Amino acid sequence: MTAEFDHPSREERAARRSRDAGSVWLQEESARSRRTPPLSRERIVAAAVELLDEHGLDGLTMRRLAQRLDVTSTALYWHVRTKDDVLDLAVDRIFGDVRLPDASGNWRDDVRVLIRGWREAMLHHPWAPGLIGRPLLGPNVLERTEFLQAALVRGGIRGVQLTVTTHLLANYVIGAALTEATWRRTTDPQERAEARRRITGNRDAYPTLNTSGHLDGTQWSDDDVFERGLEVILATA
Amino acid sequence: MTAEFDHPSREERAARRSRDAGSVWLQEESARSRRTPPLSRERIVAAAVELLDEHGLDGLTMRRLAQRLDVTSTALYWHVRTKDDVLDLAVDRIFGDVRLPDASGNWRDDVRVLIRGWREAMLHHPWAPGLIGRPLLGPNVLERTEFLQAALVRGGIRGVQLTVTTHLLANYVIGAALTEATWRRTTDPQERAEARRRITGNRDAYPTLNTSGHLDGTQWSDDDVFERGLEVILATA
DNA sequence: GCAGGTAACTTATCAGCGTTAACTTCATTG
DNA sequence: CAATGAAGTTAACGCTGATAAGTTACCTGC
Repeated sequence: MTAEFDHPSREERAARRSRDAGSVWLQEESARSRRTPPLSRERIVAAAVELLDEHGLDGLTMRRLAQRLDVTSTALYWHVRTKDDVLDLAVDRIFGDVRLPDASGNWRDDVRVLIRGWREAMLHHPWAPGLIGRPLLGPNVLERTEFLQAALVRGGIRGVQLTVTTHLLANYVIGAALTEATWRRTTDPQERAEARRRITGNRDAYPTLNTSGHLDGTQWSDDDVFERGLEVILATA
Repeated sequence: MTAEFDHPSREERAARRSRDAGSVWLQEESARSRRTPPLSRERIVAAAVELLDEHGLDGLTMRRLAQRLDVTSTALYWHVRTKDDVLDLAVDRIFGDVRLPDASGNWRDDVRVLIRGWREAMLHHPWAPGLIGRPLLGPNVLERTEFLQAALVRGGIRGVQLTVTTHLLANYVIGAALTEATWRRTTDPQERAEARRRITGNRDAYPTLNTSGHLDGTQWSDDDVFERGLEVILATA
């Protein structure tokens, strides 16, 4: 996971086009390569995200990925060291979609916007939270973490309190997205029903769970609950 | 590591089969069942946890698991439907180690003890947090969730606030354990150094991260930071 | 204008994976 | 004592991630 050598993506294809097209044969041959753009880390990651969105975590295999890019699976290994690298890149990729607001006057609002975006990005790609059990060190993640801490500093938070609040916010949103995405991914109604029955069928063992309304999601939306939790953290900060 | 894979102990089984009988005490049948206890869900899960502790998530395969139990891999499928089932059972298993305190007079203390135990269980088995991206519905998990909510109710928390606080506490501890276990699992010093360099080598891009002391874990221990975060939640509850 | 080098692929192949199907063994029971 | 069914085994299937070696196509230096 060390040296991150970007294979120098060359503009040789553009050069090829501008090259004098004397021979028809050569033109036809290069036409094939022109039709499909050259493989690149970016294209691989983009295709990986697509595949993950469509078929979930298990749906991503190097062969399927290659097939989608009209290439052999082994070709991928020229641009990427392992499949794990693809996953790491895919995770960082989706965090790139989290918009960084311009620092407003209200630092709390900045934090809210960021954390919400963070959560939404994960829920929009439900496979992502499950992949957070690997180091998050991509540029997009780091940039957003920097933004978060900067906003807190703007709010006058320093020292231990800064570390604690960052920790609290980041871990809360990660945990929340993880549990929520897990539940959302469970689409099979029979499985969902069985899950409920596990609790409701045991009224004696779980009296509080059964009366708290923790179960039926009709009472308060996930969004509301998350938002209120966020406010709890921001209130004491 | 792979050395223990070699001999399926065929002689042993052949010996067991030979029934030259004679004395009742030496009767083969009972000797066999006595020597190797029969396979069971419990034994499988226990062995799975061992394997996971020793070799991590990738180290658990059905074949290795079977080998440890002195059995063919396909035999496992008599007791268990899929490997995923084994993982689910393993996760719930380790949560069984979380001690449920007797309800003290101080409900906050009860919550503290539970949440700490929760976190410790996951950190003691660093593969566990990564598996939380699957439904948590085992009896041990449910029992502890019930305990948590009951303690909150004892504290006079009701309605939305109850859902919000449960949500907050559970997701915080999950997220915290996940990120912490991830970092702990990264034992390779070179990889850790590289991770640091990603930030310190980019002082301009990450000014706050570089000055906040968020990096060098020498300032405040993970335990301290977690504990303070927990107090923030409990303070407003 | 071509010789050689090298970036970017393909072909061939590997060991290992989860899982199914069909056969065997063996204690229990009618 | 035959039959049954639980608890295994052997064999095999289609995948998987990954490596090594062979093959183009293009760029550069002469």
